[in-house]
Amino acid sequence: MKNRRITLKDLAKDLNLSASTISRALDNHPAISDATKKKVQRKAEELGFIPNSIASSFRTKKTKSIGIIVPRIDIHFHSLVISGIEDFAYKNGYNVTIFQSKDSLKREKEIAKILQNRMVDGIIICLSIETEKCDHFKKFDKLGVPMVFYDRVPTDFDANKIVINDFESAFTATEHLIKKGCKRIGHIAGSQKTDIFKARLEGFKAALQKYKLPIHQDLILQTKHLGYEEGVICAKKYLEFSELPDGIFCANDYTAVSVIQVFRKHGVKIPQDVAIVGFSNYPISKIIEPNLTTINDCAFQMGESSAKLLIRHIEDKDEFINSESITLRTNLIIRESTQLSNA
Amino acid sequence: MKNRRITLKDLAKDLNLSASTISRALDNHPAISDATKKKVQRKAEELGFIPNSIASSFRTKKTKSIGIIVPRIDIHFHSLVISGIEDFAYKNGYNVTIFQSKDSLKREKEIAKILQNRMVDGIIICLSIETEKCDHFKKFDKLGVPMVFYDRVPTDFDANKIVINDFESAFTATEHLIKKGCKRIGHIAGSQKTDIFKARLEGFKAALQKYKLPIHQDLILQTKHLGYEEGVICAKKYLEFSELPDGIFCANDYTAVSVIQVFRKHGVKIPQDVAIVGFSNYPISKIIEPNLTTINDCAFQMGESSAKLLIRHIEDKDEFINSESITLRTNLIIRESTQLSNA
DNA sequence: CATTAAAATGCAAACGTTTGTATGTTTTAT
DNA sequence: ATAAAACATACAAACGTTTGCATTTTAATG
Repeated sequence: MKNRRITLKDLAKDLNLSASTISRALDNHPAISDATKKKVQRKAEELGFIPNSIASSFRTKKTKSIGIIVPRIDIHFHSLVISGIEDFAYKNGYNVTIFQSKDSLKREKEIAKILQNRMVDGIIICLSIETEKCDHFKKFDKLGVPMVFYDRVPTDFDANKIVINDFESAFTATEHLIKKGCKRIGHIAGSQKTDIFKARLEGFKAALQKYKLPIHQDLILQTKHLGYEEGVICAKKYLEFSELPDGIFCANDYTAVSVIQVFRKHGVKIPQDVAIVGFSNYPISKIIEPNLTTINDCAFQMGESSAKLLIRHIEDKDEFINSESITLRTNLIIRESTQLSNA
Repeated sequence: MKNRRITLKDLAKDLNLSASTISRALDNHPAISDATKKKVQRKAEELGFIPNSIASSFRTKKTKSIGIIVPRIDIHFHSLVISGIEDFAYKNGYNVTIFQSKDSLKREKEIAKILQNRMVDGIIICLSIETEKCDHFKKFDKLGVPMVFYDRVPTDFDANKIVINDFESAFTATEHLIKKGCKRIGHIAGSQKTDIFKARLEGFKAALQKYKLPIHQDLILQTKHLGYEEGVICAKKYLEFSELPDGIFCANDYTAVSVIQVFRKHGVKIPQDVAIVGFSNYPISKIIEPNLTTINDCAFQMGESSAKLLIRHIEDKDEFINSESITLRTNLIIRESTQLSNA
């Protein structure tokens, strides 16, 4: 059954040409006459020749393949980023191989080891939550395998990075609340061990300062993972205050959604009593009632940009560039949780 | 900077052994003495030798890599399946390369062409919505490259498949409504061109028949893509009836959620006035209020099973097995949309 | 001690492509 | 008509592993 695959040599023998000529003809090499190219292409088509990409990679030392290491694929943010990467890569003749670190440093190190086997031309990485030092990635610099980090990026060495401006985004989100008339504003913060959540807290504070509003330390609630359940706990804490905040900037959409739900159940009107802003524009933000005002963090674009930057570094190695850092523009999506709909 | 990579030959020269001995030593071949194996392993460690997987694949014609073709990565169901595939594959020494068909038959065909280049040892596929005939995949049978289809599977040829029993799941969901006392039950159906949605409709009808309840054709609403917006339209249609249904089985969670929201806005109480069951157990089903009773379609397990089946077919080709079809068990998750919480 | 069996290692070819260089052929210019 | 230039094709080596078979070394047996 399993019929043998057609190789260059088969074509060569069939056409009474050398393998090198076939190879060049299919590659549209200028030294080959148009007549031969036509002939070769027709024959290749006829015999259903598909070049052996492994042999080609072996010879050229290029795999046209990029590796991705993400904490988990089934987190919507990452699946969007991956989608963006795949899309850009596909259009540029690359394919993508995916690994999940499962937020485990151990597994991340294992994967880094595996990827040293020449399987990929470059790597896109979002660090695991456990990762603090990136020594296990330094090898790739030595091997000349470019890397691009996104979202959770290394701080202990100079790397290509794609990030959003968390500080500015948080500032914008908070400013929006202020402009809506909020004066007593709270924040649900993510782990302060993570740079991006630290920056969001800073941006929040900076906005309050700019508009000369007090920073109520007790209205800044700390969470570990910004999970839905943690949001519920935060919301209940707010309800215990003698005076509710009139606006809350949540460091992600999950906590924002849980606050909305808990508050509503207690008869708190949103946005009239309390306005809420989230972060990330998860699908649920469009569905929850009231719809959630949030920061669109452009995950798909982040994937595209990562792939674009990586491929550029793979294809033209500019010896003078050591690393690049790109900050993407975010935007505030204003919905009902901060503004009564006029519908 | 870019230091040359260590090869088997380097190790061989260093240790005064032949490359073949090194290769076998690292492979734990029985013909090699333990002393030599130790020596070789220590040296490999010392020089940081990483085998060139491309060279190895080239020689052995095995890439230890599996390809995945999904409509889109950023759909939660698929990202879960992929996660399951990656997890199982990783544990078994395989890596996964992902392609998105974007639900375009044209792109699916392109990808199928690309994958003929020996890049992968096997392929896992969820067909694009546009795909009716699968000729573009038949080549892989000839090439001896195993395939496993999941969810949307081919009907025009005999293939390895992992599916859930949509008929039975729909039956269970509907039966649940009946047992809760519903008598006038509606259904929001997906495209009847797609087998799985046809089966869900059939299962729905079968349950009604079994319990001798009338099938109200006008309560069976047809959608194209089971989208959130379509669900809103269906909900409004229901509201125009002189008599509401007292239970609705929705062919997915999106439409179920939109029905819940529209009904609630019109003062319809859920589950007291109308009980709702969805399908797929999307994340939102746990968050929407009231929480949605739904069928857990075990997407992660579906990924694991697909990978398991595929790898088995890759590694021991049983000439007698032509194709396997596996049906996974689903389960009904009962939540507030069909049952008042006793909290 | 000689012979044989068993164990350990080496040899060499092969996988299918790419690419620098050599060779052969045609065209152009003198 | 002849040399030079331009064009088209062929040759051969290389990439780093793996693997069947040959060879050498060691151990076992009579």
